[in-house]
Amino acid sequence: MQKNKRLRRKKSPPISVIPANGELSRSHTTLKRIANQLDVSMSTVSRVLSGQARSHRISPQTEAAVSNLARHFNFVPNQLARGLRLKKTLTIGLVIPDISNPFFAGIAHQVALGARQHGYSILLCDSQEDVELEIQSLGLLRHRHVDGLVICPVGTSAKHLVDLVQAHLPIVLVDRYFPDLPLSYVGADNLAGAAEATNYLIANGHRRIACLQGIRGSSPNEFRLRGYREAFAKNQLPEDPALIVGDSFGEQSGYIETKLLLRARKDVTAILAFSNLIALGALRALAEEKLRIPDDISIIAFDDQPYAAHLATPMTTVAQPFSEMGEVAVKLLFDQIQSPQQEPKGGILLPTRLIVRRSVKKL
Amino acid sequence: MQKNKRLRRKKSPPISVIPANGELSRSHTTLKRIANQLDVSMSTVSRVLSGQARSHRISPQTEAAVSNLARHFNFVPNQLARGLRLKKTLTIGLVIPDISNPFFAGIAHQVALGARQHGYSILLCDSQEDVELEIQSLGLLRHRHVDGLVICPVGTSAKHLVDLVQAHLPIVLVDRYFPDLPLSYVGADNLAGAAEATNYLIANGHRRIACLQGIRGSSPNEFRLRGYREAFAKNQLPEDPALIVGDSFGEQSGYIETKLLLRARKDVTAILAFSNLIALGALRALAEEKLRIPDDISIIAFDDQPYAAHLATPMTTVAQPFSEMGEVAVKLLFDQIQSPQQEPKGGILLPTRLIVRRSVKKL
DNA sequence: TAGTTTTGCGCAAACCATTGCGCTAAATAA
DNA sequence: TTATTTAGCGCAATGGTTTGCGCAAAACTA
Repeated sequence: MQKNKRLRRKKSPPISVIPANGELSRSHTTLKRIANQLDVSMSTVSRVLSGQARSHRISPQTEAAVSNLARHFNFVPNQLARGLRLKKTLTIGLVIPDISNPFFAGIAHQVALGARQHGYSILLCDSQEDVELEIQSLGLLRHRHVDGLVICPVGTSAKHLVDLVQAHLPIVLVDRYFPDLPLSYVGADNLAGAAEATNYLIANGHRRIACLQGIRGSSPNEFRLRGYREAFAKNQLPEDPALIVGDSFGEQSGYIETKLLLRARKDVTAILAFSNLIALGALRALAEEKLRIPDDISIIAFDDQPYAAHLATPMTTVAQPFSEMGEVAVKLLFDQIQSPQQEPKGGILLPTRLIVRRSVKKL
Repeated sequence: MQKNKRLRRKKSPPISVIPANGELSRSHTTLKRIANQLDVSMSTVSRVLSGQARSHRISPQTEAAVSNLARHFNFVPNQLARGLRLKKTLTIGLVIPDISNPFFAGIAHQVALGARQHGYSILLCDSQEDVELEIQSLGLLRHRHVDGLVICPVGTSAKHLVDLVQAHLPIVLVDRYFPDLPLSYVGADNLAGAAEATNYLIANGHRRIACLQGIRGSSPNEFRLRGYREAFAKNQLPEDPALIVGDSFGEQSGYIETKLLLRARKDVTAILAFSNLIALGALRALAEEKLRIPDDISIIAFDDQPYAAHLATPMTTVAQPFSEMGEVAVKLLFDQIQSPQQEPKGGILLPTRLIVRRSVKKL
């Protein structure tokens, strides 16, 4: 082949030596094909197409010929080969506990937009709220050589993140985080949000406020719990540990815990639900028990969703800025990708917003 | 290097010739590193690790040594190199109009699960309901050499899908499809669903039923519209074209069209909304106009969501089996991936389910 | 004419795993 | 002892792109 090229170059092209190759084959176009077609080296093609024609003193004719043919073939370099050579895949990994949860979906949406703007693609992993799957996903993403990771971690431990950090892989944690690891993080100010909601309930005369938790030990849960407690402390009120129940962010948990609670403690006057799904579960339980909101019991839920205003009783919520969270996550990640040696910026807490509707009664 | 190996092999190992390499380097482990360490060829390592030790008559000792060291290094082959060589990336592309829409998020969730079970990863593209972005996404996925595609297409034309089909890339269309292309497809039986809902309204005495459409020309919209019309025809009732309005599946559209409609046509007694977001918009408009459901106006919406039962008036909905749609999509795709020459199975329509709650009044 | 600079581009390695073909040495058969 | 088999594994090409180094020819200088 190399000889053929030389021959064709020095002497005049005899009968076409490379018949099939010369054709407008509909199979995949490669650098090599263009190079052969034009009788230049692959390096030249590569350089022209990456805009390095000038700095490598490639003649305008050659440059034009190459870029024309490339355009004609609609050539785009094979991203696998490129990634292999460059050690850069223009891909980020996105690990999410449950993409069908609108909160996470909102974050994912924003991350997808941001990634596209930077010319990156995203590899999506749904960890199903399972640490094992999360670990597996991270391994997978690593071996696919992603350039960075956006993770909404599920576990209460960060052991499996340590290698990644040591491998200097850019990482941003979203929603949940681990204080002992020096990682970039963006989340909502859960402590302030929960405190504001609890204060609001207390200001409305509520004292026996049930707290429907999510996953214990997860940072959003712990901070919300602290906010709840601090509100009691600040108002010099005693808290009742028996009213703090639940251990999942799902709808089932909200339903079951509410059922149990209503049976044990008829004196509860308000509920603080740590997620929108928990709140939905609680609503189902309350409906079954024929309790009306807010007349019989008041409720505030984390996560504002489009439907919140249209519920039987429009729901007072603690809105988390999930779009901004996604945006900031992307920003933090590309900060790291673009200047690798820099230390991560640490955590960013975005303010929550208490949206008052009609699910809280003044006692 | 090659010489060193030979030397070390024939004679006894002198002073370690490859000091840094021999170390438990924390940088990335490769086939080569393992091969060097053990003084075997890369082929041997590759064969052992891909379970071909027996068929290549590799001695049990060698096999054990290789797999031990591989385990020790926690070796996983570089997926980029693998993909390049094998022309198979174990990756599928997922193109979705809006991942923050719970309907699509539900599909994505299921696709993600299915893909993982098959050992595949997914590259997610959010096309933002924009044909241009969809085209761009497809190009991108193609150059990343995905092994298959799951697409919820946005446009009313399928031009940009033709090359992909000709390239014999396995494709499954979800939710929307194009009759003129021989592609696998899974969706809801929109015609029957809309007809059932409309019939239900008619049976309850409604005659002037507004139809809040989504994107015109998209297949779900057209089939729902046909269902709506056929219901009128079957009941030998005249339909009123002025009551068919809207052109987007979003909340805004539902709000605006409802506002306009209420102004123009006070005689409308029921609304059929072609998506949950449209319905939410309609609810907002109705609330502003102080119209009560179902006393002043009845409504049925496509898409059943967890909150539907807890709305001010629990909403009667046409439930689409989005989980099953995702599952079937994955199945159809892997059918194609695993037996490529086979013709696609064509379309599969899953039945919808009318969930009767209390948003329709008997006139 | 000989020497120097500039122009214009090519060679081949590197990235990493996979695989068809084939080689060597030991074991067995004749 | 020679011929044949077989166990055990290696060589080198393949896939596509990028890039450091360097070469050959043309242009220019002396």
